[in-house]
Amino acid sequence: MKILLVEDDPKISSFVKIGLESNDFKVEVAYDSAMGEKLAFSKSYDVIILDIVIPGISGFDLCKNLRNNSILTPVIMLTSLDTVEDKVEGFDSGADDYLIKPFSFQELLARIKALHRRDHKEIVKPFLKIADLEIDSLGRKVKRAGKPITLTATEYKILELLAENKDTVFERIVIAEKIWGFSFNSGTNIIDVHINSLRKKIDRDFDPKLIHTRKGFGYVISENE
Amino acid sequence: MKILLVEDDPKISSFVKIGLESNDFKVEVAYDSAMGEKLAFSKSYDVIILDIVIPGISGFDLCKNLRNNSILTPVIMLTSLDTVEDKVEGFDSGADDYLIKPFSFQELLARIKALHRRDHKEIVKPFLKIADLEIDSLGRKVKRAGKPITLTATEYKILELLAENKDTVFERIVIAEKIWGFSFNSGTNIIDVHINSLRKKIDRDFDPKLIHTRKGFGYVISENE
DNA sequence: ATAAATTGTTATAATTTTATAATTATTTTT
DNA sequence: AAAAATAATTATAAAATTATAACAATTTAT
Repeated sequence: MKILLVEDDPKISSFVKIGLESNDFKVEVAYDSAMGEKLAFSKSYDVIILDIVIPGISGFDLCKNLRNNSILTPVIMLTSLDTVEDKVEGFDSGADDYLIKPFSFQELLARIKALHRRDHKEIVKPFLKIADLEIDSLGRKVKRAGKPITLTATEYKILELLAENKDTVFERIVIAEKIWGFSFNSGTNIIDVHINSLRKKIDRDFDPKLIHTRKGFGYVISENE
Repeated sequence: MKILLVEDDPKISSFVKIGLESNDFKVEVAYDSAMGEKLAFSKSYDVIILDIVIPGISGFDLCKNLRNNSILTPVIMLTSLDTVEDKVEGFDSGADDYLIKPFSFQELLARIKALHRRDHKEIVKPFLKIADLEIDSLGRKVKRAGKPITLTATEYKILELLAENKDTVFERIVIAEKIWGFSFNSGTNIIDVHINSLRKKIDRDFDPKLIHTRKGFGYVISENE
């Protein structure tokens, strides 16, 4: 298990590093936020341990940056900031756990393991549900309001793509790439046509409408608006 | 979000229940381990909050039973047992978090949310926020003061460009390059016109004004001045 | 081999968005 | 204070985007 420790106090960092290594973890230490960010972006870790008060931007901001860039590695904040406000800010910035100095090494170890355990639990998501639309992605079956709906292969693929990423707008070119694998703007309106037939099947006779056009951008699936 | 709270002390359970419910959670309370187990096995919850010392088998054992029966719902232990050994035992029995009484409700709430977030592998959505203006760049949606605002594609693109670089002045020619891809000064006032319609939508009915003209230079988005 | 279903193309009408140009307002310079 | 420069606003014509239908081509099933 690989750990990134971002901590400027050498006493603490060596204490943690030695302790973790004797438990068969690999540990890399960054002494400021710049280095921590660089490592977190360039390598992959199982858990990141993050001090908040470090040279450079704060651990809060570093964590936010990671999350905004889709780096979802579990983060434990390890800090002497002990107010409830600090804790809440830590979680709000995307941390998964928050441990106050001084801390027991055994507790840190237990929390790292717990986080890692949950992170590696395969989440089986065989069913997608959006409002009363149900997609069984194993059986490739679709229901709306309990009624089975028959989709063609292309219709299904488009629906699944949009449904797996509900509330995310997909440009036509992106849909084309994902479904047909072409990455050029070919001037066809085939996506519009398939969306049209999808709508006839899953939206026309039901409410709320789920497929929405974002003029100038593309299409989204969303239960809102 | 549905919570199961296993707690025999009525003061604590009602305090937590009321608090969570006022945050739009659904809460069910079990007063002993038998009832807690029955509920956990028969229904599906997003998070389980578990006292350790309860009538019947201990919270440790209850948690182990759940895990052994493939019930992987995130569990927070909430207890007055505060030794490191207890904490380690809690994590070893399969808990995801461990909070000691007395606790701050805000911290409990933050920890529940963090657990749930990780359980659903949900990213903190990349939201741009400037004062009370929110930009959902995946959903291509914009709100100001909580109210949804409909923008055209061009308006949106300009807004996103400025918002991603708030406090940075953009010359018209730069905006034109980024949005339309032309790099010559074409004597058009099209940017002024789009800025004008943007302002009508996101600034006219709100304060503070966010789009500012830097005469002779261009436009900025900033919450100040 | 034939029929049926699916997929892709083209055409078109309705709608929305955009660019231009003209006018008014504001700021800066002389 | 007047003139010049810059920016804001509005109206309108042009362009684009989109929904839908009709049809041809292709694939799949019978």
